[in-house]
Amino acid sequence: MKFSTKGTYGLRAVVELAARYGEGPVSLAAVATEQGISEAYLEQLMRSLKKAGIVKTARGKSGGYLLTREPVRISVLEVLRALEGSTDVVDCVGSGANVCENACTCSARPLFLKLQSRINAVLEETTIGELTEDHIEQKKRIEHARLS
Amino acid sequence: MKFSTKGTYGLRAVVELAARYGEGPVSLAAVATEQGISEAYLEQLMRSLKKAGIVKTARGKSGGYLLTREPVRISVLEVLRALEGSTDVVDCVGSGANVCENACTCSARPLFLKLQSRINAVLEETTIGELTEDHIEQKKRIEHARLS
DNA sequence: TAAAAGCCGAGTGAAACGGTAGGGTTTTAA
DNA sequence: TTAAAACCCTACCGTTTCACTCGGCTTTTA
Repeated sequence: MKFSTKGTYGLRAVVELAARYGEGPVSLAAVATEQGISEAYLEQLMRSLKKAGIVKTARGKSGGYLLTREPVRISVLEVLRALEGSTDVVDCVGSGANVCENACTCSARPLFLKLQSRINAVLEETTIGELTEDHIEQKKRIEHARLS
Repeated sequence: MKFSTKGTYGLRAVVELAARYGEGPVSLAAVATEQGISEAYLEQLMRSLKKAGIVKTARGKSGGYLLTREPVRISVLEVLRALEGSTDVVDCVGSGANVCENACTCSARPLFLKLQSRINAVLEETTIGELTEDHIEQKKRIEHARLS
């Protein structure tokens, strides 16, 4: 019941891009350094994000990664799904397939259904834009505290 | 971000015991058969549940497992924690230790904190008693439908 | 035209998952 | 009193996932 580092790293990387939204492509190296993630590993995550239509790329010299949309129009759910495959706590709560044959008599399923809907609500209503604003504020506060 | 089968199996096993609460010890074999779980594997789960003070045992012939408390006084959170170790979505939201050194500047942490509190709320407020009642009702409905 | 960037597939050591095997010890019913 | 039913415990094991790394390729632009 843990998110893998893919989710956390990827989320942080997307926020990093969001913080520079509108300023042109950001290189992998820049994001990796800023977030303290291995470049080679981050590249894999970026590939997933690209496939999911969350980031796009500019190739060649002075190229890099960009968000495909405004940060407020990207939900956290979307990012996590791209990286983790799914955010379902058990397979049988997903829509459509994978519902096991005993679903209707499984005593734990009602709990999981309720839990999943609560989780999805939070992940869906939170946007990258929000996360980014909060993060910038937080950084400012720390800077202020350091100087005084 | 999945629960392992330990969580699901264990929850179902505890509900099974809850359904027979007050009727004396239930053998491992009975629970395993009813829930379609391997006996050897279920035993391991039962050990964890015993260590956590959720079930107790009666040894020897005609022995078996029993809940230590009324089903309504056992929360789902307690059961899942016993089996999965922790229900935290990332280590850094736990109380006390394991908060990574970059916690205060991590852009994803506020999200995880919020998510975790919602998850804990559901798992804490749901009891084995509730799950058991719902399950018994559900079984009755199916039986009725089958007969008509 | 060379250097900087992204693109891509394969490999790898460690850990967790989902069990199985095979031996205990304790209790009780016949 | 003794055999069988039940729980107790440790060890192992094949598979999958995790968290990376490596090395070579293509594209672009200063």
